[in-house]
Amino acid sequence: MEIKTYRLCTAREMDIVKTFECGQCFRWNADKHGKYTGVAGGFAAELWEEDGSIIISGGGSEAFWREYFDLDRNYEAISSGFNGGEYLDRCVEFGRGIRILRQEPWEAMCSFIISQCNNIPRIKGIVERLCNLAGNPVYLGETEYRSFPGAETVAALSLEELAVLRSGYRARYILDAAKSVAEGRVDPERLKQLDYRSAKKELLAMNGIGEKVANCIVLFGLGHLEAFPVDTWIRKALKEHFPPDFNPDSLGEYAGIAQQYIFYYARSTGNE
DNA sequence: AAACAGGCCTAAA
DNA sequence: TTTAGGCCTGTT
Repeated sequence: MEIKTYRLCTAREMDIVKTFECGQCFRWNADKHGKYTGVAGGFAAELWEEDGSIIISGGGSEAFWREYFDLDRNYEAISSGFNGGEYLDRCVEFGRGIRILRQEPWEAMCSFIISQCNNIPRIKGIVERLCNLAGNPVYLGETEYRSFPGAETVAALSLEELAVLRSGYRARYILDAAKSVAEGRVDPERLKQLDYRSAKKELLAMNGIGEKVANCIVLFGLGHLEAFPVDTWIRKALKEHFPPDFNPDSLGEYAGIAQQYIFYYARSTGNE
């Protein structure tokens, strides 16, 4: 695979630590120097910050990565339009530089099914074992990584084979979802064409996908930025820092971005 | 040791 | 329509 190295954007446009550590993705990992490596769209890449710029080195086109990192959207302008009060302003300030990744629909579906009632280190472990089990090799120079396995590949596995993931009761949901996709009952790519409500409705009909997971899939996998997933952290933040009658929908078409700022801030400050 | 972790499903009111 | 209990596994 051809490796290209170039300046992707400014460090001000995207903070790679916040973007990769804010809990939206599970396949980007840093080495001890802060260089992140991950696989998306079948391409492996490394990203690091250097003199105020974000440098990327890997496969895939620049257009692909600009789309993946949502670089053609003005997060500053969007954030300044939020009307969520002083606490949200603090979250925005704290999370400045986060970008909502445009992850692949099937990967997002599978990953967020795994995420339910789970913690991030364990989610990452399960996803990594799934990729090692069923993904295809992807090379970056001499180093081998694994792509996220296609639904057809996962659907061909048995529950017994999936046991190595240690994903517990979620294995059945993973397999059900993979079969739904592989057999054409659900087409994750087609869901991208639907509006937020229609896409979510289809997802809610699937086994193992409820309100929260469906919202994560449409937000992180289908690019519907109005989705506002409410998990335990967000629920706690809403209760403690927003008016009792506050409705997240009032944040508008980019509510999902606000959600990620709140989630990141709540998780960063609530753990210590 | 008991409780909890980015929930969901089913059964029962 | 809302609520309780169960569910795999790992960590604290």
